[in-house]
Amino acid sequence: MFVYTIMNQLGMIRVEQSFALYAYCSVHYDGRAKSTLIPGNYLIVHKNDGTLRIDGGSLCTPLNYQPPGAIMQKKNDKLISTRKDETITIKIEKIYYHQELKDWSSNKIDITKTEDELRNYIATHIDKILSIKSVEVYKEFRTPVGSIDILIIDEHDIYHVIEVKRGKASLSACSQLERYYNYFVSIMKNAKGYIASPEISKNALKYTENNSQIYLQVNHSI
Amino acid sequence: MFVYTIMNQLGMIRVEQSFALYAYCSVHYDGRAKSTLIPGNYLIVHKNDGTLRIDGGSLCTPLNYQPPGAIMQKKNDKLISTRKDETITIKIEKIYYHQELKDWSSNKIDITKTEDELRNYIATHIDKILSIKSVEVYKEFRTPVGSIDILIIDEHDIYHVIEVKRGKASLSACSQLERYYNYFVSIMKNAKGYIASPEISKNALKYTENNSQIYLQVNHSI
DNA sequence: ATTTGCATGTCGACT
DNA sequence: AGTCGACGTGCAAAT
Repeated sequence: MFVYTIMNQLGMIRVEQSFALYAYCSVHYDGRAKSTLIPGNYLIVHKNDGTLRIDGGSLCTPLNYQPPGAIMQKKNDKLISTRKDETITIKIEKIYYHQELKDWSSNKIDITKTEDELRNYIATHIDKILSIKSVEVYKEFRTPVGSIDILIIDEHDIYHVIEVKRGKASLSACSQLERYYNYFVSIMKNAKGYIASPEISKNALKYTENNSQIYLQVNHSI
Repeated sequence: MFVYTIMNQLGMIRVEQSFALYAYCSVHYDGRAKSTLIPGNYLIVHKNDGTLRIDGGSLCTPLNYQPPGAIMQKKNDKLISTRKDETITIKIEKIYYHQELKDWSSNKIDITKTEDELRNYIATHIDKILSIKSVEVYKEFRTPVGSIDILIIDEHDIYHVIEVKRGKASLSACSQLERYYNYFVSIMKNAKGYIASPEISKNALKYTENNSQIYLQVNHSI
């Protein structure tokens, strides 16, 4: 049923093929955390890059998983997947079906309306959004405290720091901006901090008001 | 092949069953973002809570997905999943196999070594970690700027704010702590900020040093 | 190898 | 419904 490729001294058989397996089984995981999953009917999907997912009958997130690079081996009724210090052991009690997934495509999706696009739009049209005369415009400006989405230096040498969010901005966006802003203050620059997003949470908006940050409402569809 | 349950006026057939489908198909998504996936062999998994995943032959993350609550309908060779303003359309050109997943279990994993455990440990043993006399100890202390992992008020009315991370702490943890810390300063309290984690990034450690934050190295296995 | 931040993040908890 | 933060986050890009 499985395609076995290599067998080692301990009776462990390397499993490299991609497959989907629907089985009554239990799962143990140990690594960064440690978990157990009581016996039940689960869907096990293995990809030939090492990826492993064990899915239950609800939720989008797998119950257990292993990212690319994991090594899968089979020993008797157990599937064991190992990657660095992380191990998943699946004890299989009953197989309902097992299907090899041949010629599985590895294309990527082509996506738009990302934060990157919004950032580019803002950087390009900044003179329409802020009433300043920009002298220098940077995207992804790196500092020791992280990478600033958009940095603009104007004619008066004021550093305009813009943190862009593709969706609703929240308190963490304000903190992030604060960190960048404080960096310029610490190196004796005049600075102004902005959050630019289509929406902002109530608490975040209040935070901007209490901390001299400026909220810029912007849309993807401009 | 599919189990059809309801048919509406537009020739759309509701699909409620859980299934795994391996097919040559293309995918379009529109909603928060917008994406297309060129034709290829992909694994489509649908759960009866509405969850939909379209997986490629590599990576753990699905190429496209829909969380619980989505409604799936079939129209001719198309599967259409809708949830709020998000729609996925799968155009199926060739089915390699289709398998219904009956009696799929919805158990949850039992997990340990989470941040919650680490936080509880620290809160319980705080007198061994900080040389202070704690008068009040709070977990998940809510403020207008977010929820503080651990807050301790000592005999001198100093507010000790601890941000706990289960893994390696990074600059964002420092910003988060700064936000909580500043809140107490703004309401005229004496405060001290701590990051407690097993590890911390180099830049984050430097940040703590430059911003009067204190790093506490703690382990899960204590 | 380390660090940082995005993500259609997802998910759970709490207001 | 809105907000917040954890997550075994995964993942890519940059240093």
